[in-house]
Amino acid sequence: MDQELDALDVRILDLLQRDASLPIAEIAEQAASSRTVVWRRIQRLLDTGVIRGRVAVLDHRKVGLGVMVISHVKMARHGRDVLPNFLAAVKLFPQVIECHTLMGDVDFLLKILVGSIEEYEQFFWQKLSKIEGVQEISSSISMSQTVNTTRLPLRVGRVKE
Amino acid sequence: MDQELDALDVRILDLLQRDASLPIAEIAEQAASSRTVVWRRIQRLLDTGVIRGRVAVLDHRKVGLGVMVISHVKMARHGRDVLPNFLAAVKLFPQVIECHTLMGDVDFLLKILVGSIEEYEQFFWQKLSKIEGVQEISSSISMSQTVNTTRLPLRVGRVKE
DNA sequence: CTTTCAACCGGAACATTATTCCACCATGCG
DNA sequence: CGCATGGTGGAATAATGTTCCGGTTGAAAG
Repeated sequence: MDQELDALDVRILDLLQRDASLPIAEIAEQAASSRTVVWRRIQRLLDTGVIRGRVAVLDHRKVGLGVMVISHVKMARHGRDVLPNFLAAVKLFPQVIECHTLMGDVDFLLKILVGSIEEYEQFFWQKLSKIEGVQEISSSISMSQTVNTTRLPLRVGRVKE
Repeated sequence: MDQELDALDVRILDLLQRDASLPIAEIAEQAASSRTVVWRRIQRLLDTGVIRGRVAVLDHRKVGLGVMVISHVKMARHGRDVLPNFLAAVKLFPQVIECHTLMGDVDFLLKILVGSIEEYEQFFWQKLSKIEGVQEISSSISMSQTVNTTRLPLRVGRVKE
């Protein structure tokens, strides 16, 4: 399903990344195209997986999850399945919003969301640090998240895999 | 606008966080309520800012942004406006998807999305490292993002600020 | 240069969904 | 009790999404 994104695709994606509830008619207008064409493009972008979904983005403070923690995890000497094991364990914790496998001296970077420091402490001792193979965890509180967007910087002519 | 989220709110938010294109009728059914009530709840959640928006989430690989870099930035001894200055500069780079101000020995953590290593190198030398006051940047490539969700772990009874 | 074909386009018809309206019911209070 | 208040959900209406179809374009073949 190799396919380039043309200018119209990019225009549509740009708008949908900002507000997925925009009526197709309005997107069509702003992108200088017609309802039908825009509708078909969106379908194609959904089918090919370029658009992974349309979701509601919440304010984490307003739902009582005011504390964001960034944790760097270093594993003990890598036994064969210590790493996959860690990933599987982490996947089961809903507090973990993101988990990156990094190159370098840290193995994993986690983004964690909890209601309070106490709650994090609990999570840290009872869950995170108990995963097998974890050697060292260094946690930092994110004091402010100045930039936080789901909006990707698009350009025309890039390939969809 | 202090207000607790009740069980119905949480149920609705849970569904909308997964798929914001769900028809209200279906949400109502799954949440054991009526169209009208669910509609009003959603409106309220939008008005109070609990729901920040509905957006399309894209697959960054399929739009040609296959390389994700996590950068830790340390600033030189903090002059009065070096930090705000950095934040303002970073906001202007669309490649920077997230920027956290951390406590501890690193000042900022950035999540950056580019098309290739070369592109990052360019970005690094020509943009990031040129911001005033930057002392040290350590960049790691995110080899895989095992967990990546916009879905917050909700519980009943938390307060909206 | 003409013909053919396939793919795309966009207006209009139709289907689905969101939004508003309203009559009804429960509850608290004089 | 009788009356306000706020919430409920069915039904009417408005808005939006989806399909249909005839027309147009552009490329390849004759």
